[in-house]
Amino acid sequence: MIDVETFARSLLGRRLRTEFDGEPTEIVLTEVEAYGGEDDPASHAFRGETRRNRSMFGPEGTLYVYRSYGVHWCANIVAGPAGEGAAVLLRAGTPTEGTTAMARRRGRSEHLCDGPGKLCQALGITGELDGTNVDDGPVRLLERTSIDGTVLALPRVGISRATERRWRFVLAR
DNA sequence: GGCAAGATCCTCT
DNA sequence: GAGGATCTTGCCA
Repeated sequence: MIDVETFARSLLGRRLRTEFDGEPTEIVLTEVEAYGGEDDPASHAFRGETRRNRSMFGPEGTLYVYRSYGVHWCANIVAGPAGEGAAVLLRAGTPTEGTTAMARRRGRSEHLCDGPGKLCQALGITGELDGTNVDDGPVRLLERTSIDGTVLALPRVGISRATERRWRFVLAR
């Protein structure tokens, strides 16, 4: 296995594709955030497996979708192995296909996927997709495009514990 | 059974 | 720049 940090870095530059109602949408991941298992106080998996985060303990490639602040959806990809509880939060991406459908879902043409909640809304990801696999499910993680940028390691955002771990990775160019 | 907090986003001032 | 929306989870009584 590889550690969460390495897995998170490897996701940068890869394409994420969904297709609902015959409308394909695709983005290139530019920002992700790594979360460990029960040894990471900031992770949902910290207190062990519950009904809400059960997908987080699935095998590598499992999609973990949860509701944030009762309003938004946030998507993670499990870093594996099963039972570890380590996953990578998808924070932002660059739209490459289906921007029309994204703009309609978002209700605006700007800022389509520059945040976790927006990314999910633009791609049509909801809680119904929780537990599906990114290799053969409705949400596909495809091979990387050429990376022509620099990967920056920054402190994580929006959390109050273990903020010293620089596990947020941004693709800068 | 009740309450407080949360890996966010949008609108208004 | 600040505050509200809105609901699920986890902890405590």
